[in-house]
Amino acid sequence: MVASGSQSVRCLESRRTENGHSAPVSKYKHGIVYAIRDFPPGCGRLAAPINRPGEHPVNEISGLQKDLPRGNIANSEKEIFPKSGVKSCPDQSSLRKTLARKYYPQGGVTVIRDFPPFCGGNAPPLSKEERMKWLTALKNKDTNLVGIASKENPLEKTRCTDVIAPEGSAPILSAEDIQSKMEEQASGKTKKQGAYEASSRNDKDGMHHTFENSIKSPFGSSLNEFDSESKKAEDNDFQTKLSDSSSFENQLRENDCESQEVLSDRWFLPDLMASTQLHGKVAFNHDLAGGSSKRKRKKSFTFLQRDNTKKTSSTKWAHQGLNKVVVWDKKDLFHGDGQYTDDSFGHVSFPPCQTSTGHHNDAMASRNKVREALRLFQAICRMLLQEQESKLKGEGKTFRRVDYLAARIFKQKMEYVNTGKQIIGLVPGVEVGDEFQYFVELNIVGLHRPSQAGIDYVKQGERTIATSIIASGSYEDDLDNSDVLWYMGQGGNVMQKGKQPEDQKLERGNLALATSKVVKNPVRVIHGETRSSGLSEGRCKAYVYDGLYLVEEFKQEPGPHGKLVYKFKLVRIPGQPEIAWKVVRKSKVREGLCVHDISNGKEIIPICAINTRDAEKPPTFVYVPHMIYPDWCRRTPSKGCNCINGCSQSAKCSCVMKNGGDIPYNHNGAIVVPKPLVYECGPTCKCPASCYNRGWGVRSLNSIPSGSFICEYAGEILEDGEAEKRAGHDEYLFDIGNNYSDSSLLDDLSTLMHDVHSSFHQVVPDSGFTIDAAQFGNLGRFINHSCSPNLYAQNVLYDHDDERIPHIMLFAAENIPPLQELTYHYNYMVDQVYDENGDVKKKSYCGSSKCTGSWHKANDLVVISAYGCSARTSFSC
DNA sequence: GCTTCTTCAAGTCG
DNA sequence: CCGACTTGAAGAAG
Repeated sequence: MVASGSQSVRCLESRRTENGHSAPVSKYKHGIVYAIRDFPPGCGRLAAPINRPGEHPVNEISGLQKDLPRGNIANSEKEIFPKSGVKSCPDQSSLRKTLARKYYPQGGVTVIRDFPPFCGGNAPPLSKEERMKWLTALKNKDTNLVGIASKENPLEKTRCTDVIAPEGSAPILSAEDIQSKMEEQASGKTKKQGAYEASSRNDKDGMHHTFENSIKSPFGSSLNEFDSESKKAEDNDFQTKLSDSSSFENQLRENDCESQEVLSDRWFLPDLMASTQLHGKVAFNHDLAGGSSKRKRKKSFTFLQRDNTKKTSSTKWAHQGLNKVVVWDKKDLFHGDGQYTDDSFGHVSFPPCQTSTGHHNDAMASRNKVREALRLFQAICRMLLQEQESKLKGEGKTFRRVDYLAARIFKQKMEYVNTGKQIIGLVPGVEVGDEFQYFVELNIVGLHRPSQAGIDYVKQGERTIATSIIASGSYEDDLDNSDVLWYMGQGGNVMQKGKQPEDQKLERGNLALATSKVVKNPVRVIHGETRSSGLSEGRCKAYVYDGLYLVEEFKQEPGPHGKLVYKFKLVRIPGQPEIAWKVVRKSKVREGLCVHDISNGKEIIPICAINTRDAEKPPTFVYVPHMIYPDWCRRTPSKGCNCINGCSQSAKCSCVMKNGGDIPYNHNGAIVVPKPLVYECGPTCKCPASCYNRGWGVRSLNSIPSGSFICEYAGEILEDGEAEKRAGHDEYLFDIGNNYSDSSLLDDLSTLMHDVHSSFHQVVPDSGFTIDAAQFGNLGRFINHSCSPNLYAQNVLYDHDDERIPHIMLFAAENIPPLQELTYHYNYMVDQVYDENGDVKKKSYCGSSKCTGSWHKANDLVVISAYGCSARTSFSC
């Protein structure tokens, strides 16, 4: 998914671009901002053209662009950046295609106020009636189950009830068959042994069997009666009889009622009502009213109470964006007598709301643990990738799996999250919509253990139930419906093309899923999504956690190769937040469009503004995609490198040496680790535009991978003295200097990686300069603060060498799902923030457990979707 | 406890 | 871009 690679390079060459930049994100005075970027195929961080000084100013581009049909964006770029002697970029066409295909009808960047419909805070909470209606509808499909559960004594049932096939239905599995299957799991006997006996009885006794029979007849007693041929035949017969859920489920349930020790471990169930906040990372503190900072902080804001929101305990949680974790054990799910009642059924989805701070803190701690683990893992991956890019590729060696390598390092020296026995249901710290770059990340956070297999399961008492599945479309899963998933079972050599396909068997994951249908335990669903990045290099796949589902039914039918496959119908438990890419996919029309392009054509692709809340438009400011330097500012001219054939990690490149011997970016354009200052190649360098040490923006409609460049924080450069004067009136000041970075991440990296750089902990002295984006700014001015940010500010030099006034570039600190608010740490402490009277602003918290008490403003929501903005533009000062 | 098998990975290469 | 091929790891099964 990370855009880059050779095609990107060619694309870059053809455009003669220097430093591309993506998605500026702007800041509204009264809002939180969202920015989403796209990765045009083949362009990655190279997505947008750059104008060299003296070449094509951005405004020219924009002006030209403005008059062109949206679909001709790529063409326009070609015209703008003719390059003799360079073959035309093969990705121009793909870029055009992608733009046409993936972008919204408006064809550009969008600013949205409030959550998209049915998303995040707008996810419709279900009333109790609605919930019960849904559950009842689900339950009514299992009439046998309901009868057993609510009307009859399960113990009695297991002893005296014969299984009678419904009239006209396929032969159903005998009680012995099911019991055998279950006991096989528990006893370790071979599957076939159990099956043989069960089949044998089934054949002899027809459709009527008693559970008592199976108990009285232990396994293996009659095995010798069968020769291998009959065993084989009967095994097939057994499989056939397990081919649908109507038989399997009823039988399994009936026979299992004698002991409800199904789930001896804890189930983690989400407070689904509380999960309406999309991703719920930043809690909104209702106590925080608006107000402006006097110095060192941007933007005042006004809290607008959500309409019609009654502050029940659960909705309060929802507003705080917290996925409360409720721990249930079996006694909560089953009544004392083991009966599986309507009540307990309801509890699965709606545990009582508890708003104790203990739970809150636990949840936040878990969340931070997961995020920290993933960030660290991803940073290790990027460092390993950088290592391989510099060493192995040059020698023609093949790449090793950085994910495995990183996981090994990670596992040896750190602990995985949520280790121990498999968790059923909600995994602490993992939220719906979370994205993962590598399969092993699912293992690291305890979401899904297998390294390749799509179904994860755990033994619970005498049987095995499914805990999670990966639906990545490798099999013919039906992913169209957002709430219903038909998932194909495993096995049958469907994936192994070299082998002869055969019928799938009801074993392993398939059996676990079938059992989960009866047990009705929540099953986590993770979507493996292949992104059409059009790249020859770089990953274009991501895994998205979609939440909890219930297995509703399953069937066996011919698969694509003609052999029988199992198909499981999973239904999403309602009340969970919708994952963003589904919202994006569903959105056809953007309601509330109020500004077509807040950049006024100064970005390659327009940034439109949407406000679904009220009539307010974005505040007036002059959009500038680049920095504005005052007249007195004479920046040190950049001393470019002389790497005609491209820069490498060698002492020959002056730019690389300034970075401590490393190119700070991977070939896919992701920044490897935060640095005090990044020195990029710039206009005065002799290296080609394909040099990896040039900063180019990446964009994604779907998600932003960790390490991606987001945008520059552009504005006017001020001396601190001038900034002081403006403070109080100005909420868009950014102090240049030592930016906030996650020191714990760097500490952990130092511990884990051998060749850590001492520069990790270098401190950039206070430069004495400030960027003011109040009057002149770009999209970066819209990004809000969080104490648990998903972006970080990185000092970058590329067009001059004056270390006092580096560019402030924002990078993704973690995988960011679509529509998730982008935030970074403003790095202003509480005692630096003043109210209008000049008093130190009251200490407040953003809801993050890491909150340092800096001023947080967040309530009124604005979303900016920047589907491609300007590249990093050089400037003429 | 060891080996083998299975598995909706992830990379290169043609 | 697709599919074949290779390398690969974890857990279940044997």
